[in-house]
Amino acid sequence: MEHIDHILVVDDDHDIRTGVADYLRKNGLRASAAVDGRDMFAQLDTSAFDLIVLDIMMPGDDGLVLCRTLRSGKHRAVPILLLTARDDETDRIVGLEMGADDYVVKPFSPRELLARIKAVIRRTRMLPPNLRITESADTLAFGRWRLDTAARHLLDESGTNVALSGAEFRLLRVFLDHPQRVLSRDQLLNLTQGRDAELFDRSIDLLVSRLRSRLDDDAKDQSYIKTVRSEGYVFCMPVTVPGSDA
Amino acid sequence: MEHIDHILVVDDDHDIRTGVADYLRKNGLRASAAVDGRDMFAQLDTSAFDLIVLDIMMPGDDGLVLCRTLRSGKHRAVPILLLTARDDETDRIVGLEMGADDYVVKPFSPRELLARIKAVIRRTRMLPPNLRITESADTLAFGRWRLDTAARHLLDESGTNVALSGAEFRLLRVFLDHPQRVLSRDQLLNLTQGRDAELFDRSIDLLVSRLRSRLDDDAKDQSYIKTVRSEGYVFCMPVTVPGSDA
DNA sequence: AACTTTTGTATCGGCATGTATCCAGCCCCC
DNA sequence: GGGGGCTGGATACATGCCGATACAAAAGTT
Repeated sequence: MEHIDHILVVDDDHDIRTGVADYLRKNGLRASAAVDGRDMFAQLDTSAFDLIVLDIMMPGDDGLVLCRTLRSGKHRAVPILLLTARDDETDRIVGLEMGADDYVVKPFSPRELLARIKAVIRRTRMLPPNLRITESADTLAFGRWRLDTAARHLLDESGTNVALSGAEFRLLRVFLDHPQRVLSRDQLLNLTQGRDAELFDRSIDLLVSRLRSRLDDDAKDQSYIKTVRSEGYVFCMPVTVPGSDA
Repeated sequence: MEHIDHILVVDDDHDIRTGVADYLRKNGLRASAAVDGRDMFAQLDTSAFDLIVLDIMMPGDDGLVLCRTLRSGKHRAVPILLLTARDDETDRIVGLEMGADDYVVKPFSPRELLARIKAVIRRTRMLPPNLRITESADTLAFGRWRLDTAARHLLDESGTNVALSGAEFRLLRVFLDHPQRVLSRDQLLNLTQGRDAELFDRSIDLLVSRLRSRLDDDAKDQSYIKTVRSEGYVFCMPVTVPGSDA
């Protein structure tokens, strides 16, 4: 039995919502529709989706807020494609910072939307499965540690609990979500605190140092977090999801 | 020493090619130009690019063919922005299917092109690693060493860890990506730091010397990195990818 | 309000990186 | 074969980035 990709279209506008869903169905995909964030989360609880098409301009929680909520919750692996109203650069940039994977500018042609949906899905499938972050990853394993993202603490191999402060936890999760990648201080600040760096801002350095000491990661060794001079930091240890096959 | 994005403009039309490249340079980017696919691949071998602007309508291999070739070869990770001739939807869709990241319709305004270039670069940087396409293998073996590109360190045959500084790691990876080839100091600077050499710039010499000492590669012996007088350096040891058969 | 915990700022020292300098080896030409 | 000039190796040193510690400010707890 072949897997057919299942798309969730989230838009308050009835015509767009059903029009897009119909078009996707006519082109061999499964499609569902949701009118708002509440509806979306309800459906996410009962079905698995391969991609979410999310309109930015919506009453109530707009697409950007939903995007961030998705990315910080248990569905943070779902690819997200944003529909941006105008060709507004700030919206697109903010959207990408919130973790969207691509965007399409309204008005769009259905064919282009479909092509971009397929492109994003194709990219997600291109990597070996053990690198993929799966849907319900509530714990992430790396080295001799496991991070329990629900309880917000670290466990070592014997199950001993190491408490993390809020900032430490957020930083660690950012690293685990972007392993093997140099992250600049700007990006780290943005992703952990949602603010921009000021001149001579070295709070991230300190936070990294504190996280390192929690992980018993000596500066000499740096087997978890490596410093890349004048660029930022890399989390350089493979991250696995205990549930999925490795 | 900040990284400046380097764009390669591929177009057979001289005016567009140089015009676009000039405009990009005036706006703070580095830009190079190539007339066709052959030229493009030649430059990809010797310089690092952050994005390729690719015209679809070209004699010989057109942009779509080149796009697919790029995506299946060793430069599969480079972001690609297509220039489509008319407002031809088919071309655009096919382009996205071939793995392009975005497109601009001719005639275009330089400002829009620049904005899209920046957006695509920003997006690919922002993309979580499970959606990113990786450049090269995880570990590369040569002589009695293995380079772990994820952890950014060297391992000898007994598994002992040798730490590398950021610059040393980048240089070694460049050598391993271009073995058995003389690389000029210019190319090495380009590929490791993304910058051009200044007069009397000898930082590469020093870096090579430091890397040699890490590899226990005596200047007398030079079994790994050979000096080619007045031309550059060659990495002269076979490199294998442990995963694939040698 | 006093205390604890977390988070940011200031400061100092160490190290990575690049520049300057000196010197050795190679090449060329006579 | 022996200068002279050029190229590259080695050392020394300057600079700026980062780690660590100490301390101050802010936030949460009792």
